[in-house]
Amino acid sequence: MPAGLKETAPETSALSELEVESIEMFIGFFKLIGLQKSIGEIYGVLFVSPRALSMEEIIDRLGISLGAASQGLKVLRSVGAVKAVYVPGERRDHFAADLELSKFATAFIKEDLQPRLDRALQRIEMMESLAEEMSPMDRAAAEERLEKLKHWLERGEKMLPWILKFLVH
Amino acid sequence: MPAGLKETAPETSALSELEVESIEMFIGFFKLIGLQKSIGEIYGVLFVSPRALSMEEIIDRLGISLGAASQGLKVLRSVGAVKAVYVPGERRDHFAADLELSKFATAFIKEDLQPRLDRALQRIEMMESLAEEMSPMDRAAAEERLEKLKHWLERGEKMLPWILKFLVH
DNA sequence: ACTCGATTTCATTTTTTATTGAAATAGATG
DNA sequence: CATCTATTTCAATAAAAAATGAAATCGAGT
Repeated sequence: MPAGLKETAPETSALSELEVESIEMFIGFFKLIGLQKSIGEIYGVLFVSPRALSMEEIIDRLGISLGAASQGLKVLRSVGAVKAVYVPGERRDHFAADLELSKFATAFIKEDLQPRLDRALQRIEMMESLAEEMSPMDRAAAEERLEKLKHWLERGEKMLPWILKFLVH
Repeated sequence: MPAGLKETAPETSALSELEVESIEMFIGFFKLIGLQKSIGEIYGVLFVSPRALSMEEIIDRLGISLGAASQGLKVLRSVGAVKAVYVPGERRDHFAADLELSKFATAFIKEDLQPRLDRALQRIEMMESLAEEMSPMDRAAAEERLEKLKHWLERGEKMLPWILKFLVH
């Protein structure tokens, strides 16, 4: 190997600064809602790409594996963050970022947050009945806590539709 | 070992059903905001405990390590979810769940969400200047996307104080 | 209906994150 | 101020999560 040249992953073409910024930003956002780095990377390149990219191009740009690309795109399509676009004369699928960013915030709220609150409220009912077995004093204390938590969760539930409306505009 | 008795971790006293429900629920919530299982466990027992518990009691109940207990309590205190209470005649610290649940939602919003949005908005400025190097058509496309994202993030920023107010009551 | 490239799946491997526990530190008590 | 217990720290280890890539599947073109 010629001196002064650092070894790089063989098939990975260099990312532009713009791409790097975009990728870093989306890795962060996606992590926040529980999606992995590779998914953020994919959305990041697509977001700043002037045209739709094939899976092979995505793999090449990011240096990720076939499997990660396939699975990542599947998730991104399932939450409406990426769409497959038809490119005339091309056999492969091509993928483009959907700019309606609110879509996947919405998906997150509806598919993660909302059900979680519902389950928690059910669980509290269960806990309230379990608390009946306790000594009167302990029971009163437990019930106070459960009430507070319940109240707070109900507050959250009421807020969600409002947030959704706000996001969708 | 007598037949029919399953081996259990030696120092771990059995958790009540109530405790198990509470722990499971809080593990879920805390994972959501990026805190680990052991932290959810600790808050879970404290939440349904009629009295403050020493670190040793927590370790014993949950069967977690000294280190996890110490670190977990540190985090919980730092976000205001747990407070140390003085128990007369006891040398050890004792810990109780703070019932103002909104406190740590607030901490999460202020310390995680808000800074993240701020950083993203800065990053977009950077990206806008990087986009100036592109060909006119690509540049126009990139700017449209960046504008949309920016708009959406600003919307989020405006919403946060409102959510905070709503949570605090 | 066969071929061949594209895509998906999933068992294995790698990487990342969380937990452990021994050693260091702190701090109360006689 | 010496001793002892409680607590913290942090390097090592274990557990969990994500990425890899070979094999299976799909599906368009002939």
